[in-house]
Amino acid sequence: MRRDVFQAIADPTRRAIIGLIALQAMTPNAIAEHFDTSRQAVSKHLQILTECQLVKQEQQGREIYYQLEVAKMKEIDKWLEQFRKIWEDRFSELDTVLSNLKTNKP
Amino acid sequence: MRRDVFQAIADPTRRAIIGLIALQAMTPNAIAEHFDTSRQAVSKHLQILTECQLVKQEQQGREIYYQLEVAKMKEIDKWLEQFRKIWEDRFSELDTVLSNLKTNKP
DNA sequence: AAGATATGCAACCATTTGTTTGCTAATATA
DNA sequence: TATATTAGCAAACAAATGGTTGCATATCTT
Repeated sequence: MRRDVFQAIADPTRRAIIGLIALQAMTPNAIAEHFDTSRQAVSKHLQILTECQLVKQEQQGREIYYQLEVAKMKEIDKWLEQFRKIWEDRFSELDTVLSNLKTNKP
Repeated sequence: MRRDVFQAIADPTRRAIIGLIALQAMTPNAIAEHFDTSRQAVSKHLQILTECQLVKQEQQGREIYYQLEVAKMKEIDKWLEQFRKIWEDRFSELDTVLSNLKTNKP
């Protein structure tokens, strides 16, 4: 079963969960209360996030606190890196050059 | 139908296509030759990429050249921004502080 | 004009996804 | 100890996804 970081952040609910627990660890119940989904649904999302190591658990009594493994988010950043080179600095100039060429053509 | 940038980059083939046409516009056929999928499959991916404006077309005779709309990739970068604040600089220190507190507790 | 090529579109199908429901295990509280 | 709470797990299911096949359209080449 395909399960990587990109697949993990594809779901909007999952992105919301990520944003939620980024700064503060939370239990599945607490997370579920922030959305209009069931605890089980959140639990499954957490399971997926765990599988691709975007989240780490910490048992505390009968409660399990989930916290974001922020470092893993770097993988996305790393992939984005190659395009950042394009859109930053030189690209905007190149783009205007190209569109100038285009508009001056007819 | 849910269709955003995050959903678009979830598929590995789609990410490969994005990487392929990032620097040079290509036709569906040319793209398909780089993978072991059919032209129609690639075409569907391009359709999805077009829907979320990650890709722009340019007809040239009977050929259609697809090029990456690099600017759109910034959306991902923008979302990542909030976490970058966490993982950069201060976080690593905060993390060690927290785990120190934890291990010294019992 | 006729055939080849490039592409899009629609229908169909197997697989995956997200969710709910029901159950069990473990921990806390009375 | 008995009951309530927290949470994982499995089964079931509708919806979405990725792919294939077949066909229509437009453009190029001869």
